[in-house]
Amino acid sequence: MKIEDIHPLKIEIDSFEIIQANLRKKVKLETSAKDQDIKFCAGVDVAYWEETGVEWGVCSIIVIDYETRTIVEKAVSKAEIHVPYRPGYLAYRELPLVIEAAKKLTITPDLFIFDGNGILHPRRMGIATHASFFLNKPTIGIAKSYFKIDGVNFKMPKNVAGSYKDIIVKNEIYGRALRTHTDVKPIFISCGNLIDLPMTTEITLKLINNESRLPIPVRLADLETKRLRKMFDSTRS
DNA sequence: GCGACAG
DNA sequence: ATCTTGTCGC
Repeated sequence: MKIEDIHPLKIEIDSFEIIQANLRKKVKLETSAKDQDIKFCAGVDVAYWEETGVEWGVCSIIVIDYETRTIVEKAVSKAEIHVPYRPGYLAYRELPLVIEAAKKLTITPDLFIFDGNGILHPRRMGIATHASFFLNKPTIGIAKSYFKIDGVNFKMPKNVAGSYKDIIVKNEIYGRALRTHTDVKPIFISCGNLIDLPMTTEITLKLINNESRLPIPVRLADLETKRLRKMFDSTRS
């Protein structure tokens, strides 16, 4: 699939929903990526700002060595944003920017971790899940706040690093409220695609350091994206 | 009209 | 997401 087929500027929102409904059938979580298969792991994030009435967005992808946790590559994309944010349609807004940055990578990551949900989503098609069909790689979704689905609320995990509570929708585990540090609010993890929930949980926890509740690649992408915004936004002090 | 609302 | 100061704590 090509980004041209889904670019928000070229399709309508209902076409987007149809595309997602078709992609959803192809999601594979059983044939999961394994920990030992991962050499390079990428974190993805997007930041926004406004300049003379125009909204801009910058996406950064940070690739690290899974074992040594050192940065091996960075990629960036920047563009005017004309699609408004709508809960449940984040991919419609930021996927084009993500794909553009991903195309610039010379290293092929074995896993992409997103700032946003995977199948923990009303249509089981959060940005991490949707993105995997362009990246053709396993993806994980990490949300900093809970996106409520079908009236299902999450339960607080015990206040111990590593503890979690499953988020169950229609008899299926969609994701987990995961505590990555004691005394720190949980994050909300879910499978994107091509990976199962136990491995998603294991990898997420393995990529946590004491600087953030978010896994290292996502944290680094978040820092980079804000640094770039400061650099590009001429109206910023 | 009111509430909900990933980023 | 972004707008924003100080402040409490390790």
